Amino acid sequence: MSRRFRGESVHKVDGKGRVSIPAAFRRVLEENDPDYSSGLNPNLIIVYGNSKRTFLEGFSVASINEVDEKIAALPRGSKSRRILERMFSGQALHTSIDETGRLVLPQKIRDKVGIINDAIFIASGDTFQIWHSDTYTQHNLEIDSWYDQQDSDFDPLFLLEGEDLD
Amino acid sequence: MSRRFRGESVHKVDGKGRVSIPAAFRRVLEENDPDYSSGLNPNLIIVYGNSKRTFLEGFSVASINEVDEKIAALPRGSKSRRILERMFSGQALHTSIDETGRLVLPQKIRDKVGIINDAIFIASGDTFQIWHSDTYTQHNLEIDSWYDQQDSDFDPLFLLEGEDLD
DNA sequence: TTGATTTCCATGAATTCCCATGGCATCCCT
DNA sequence: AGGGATGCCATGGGAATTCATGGAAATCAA
Repeated sequence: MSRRFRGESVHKVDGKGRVSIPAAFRRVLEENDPDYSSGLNPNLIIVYGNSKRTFLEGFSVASINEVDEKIAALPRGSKSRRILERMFSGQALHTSIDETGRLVLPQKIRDKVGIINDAIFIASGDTFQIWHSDTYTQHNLEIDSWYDQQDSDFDPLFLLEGEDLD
Repeated sequence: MSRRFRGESVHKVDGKGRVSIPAAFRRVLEENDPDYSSGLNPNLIIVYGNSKRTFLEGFSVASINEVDEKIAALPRGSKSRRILERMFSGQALHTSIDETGRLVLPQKIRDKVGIINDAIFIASGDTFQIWHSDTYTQHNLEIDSWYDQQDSDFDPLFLLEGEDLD
């Protein structure tokens, strides 16, 4: 697996839906776009999914190809295949980053996840998520309160070793 | 050869966030970066974690890969996995050492752990920690007071044998 | 033609690059 | 053993470049 996304940061979204992508993420998108070459703009795929999703998920070309292949391996006409195809084909947007490092989120998509004046980008392995910052904070309350119950020197790496929580 | 960091030392942090990393640590990072070759700059990952963390944790590429793999093996959507992904993907930074042996700590990260004019690097197995020196001193006082509660002949190697402490 | 989208230009702030210096430790030559 | 010469190390400073963001002009679509 080539390089993963890392980090999180908040960026302004203007009236036209333009938003800068974290510079570090751009490097990853470039490395994982087979059509990319210096001077060009890397492609990426934004999956917005069904109405329940409260965030957008960004895929590099390489990553989405991997997903597409796995879907194609499922039995034609199976329910899981239909669901997945709908999500990754229909409810997704193939786009690219412009020369100033920005991405345009169409109104419809912004409305769907409640993005207004700013968006937070969070790395998550070989994809990244885009949230309205308030929604993201909200969503993390559970994890935050869980941390509050741990010793102050608790190291999450401990979770790698043992049994699951809850 | 050596996979583990050893020793501790203090280094100045300048206004741009530049800080030399102990030369001995550089050797370890080089040896554990599959992309490294003489003349290049080794990569490393700085994990800063949630708001409670008072120090940064530095990982070699090899070490972080190990962590990433273990995380990927956890059930998708499990609480452990979500906590770990947030920490090691979102609250982390992929960076590299420059040709003069320095690392750049962005303002946001310095603020988070209170690093101003200097930072102390402490080896810790196959990772190392970076603290604001005062915070570290403070933290050590607490550990010392824990030692004070043990018998004077308490041998830490005892910890290798048995159950965890509380 | 009118609102929406895409291009193009602009700018302050942050980050990276390039060059410089003094201090040690090591190597090596005579 | 003396005494450079060499080289890595920690640190600084300024120039050059990239980032994030804003706005106007040009183009599109219905």
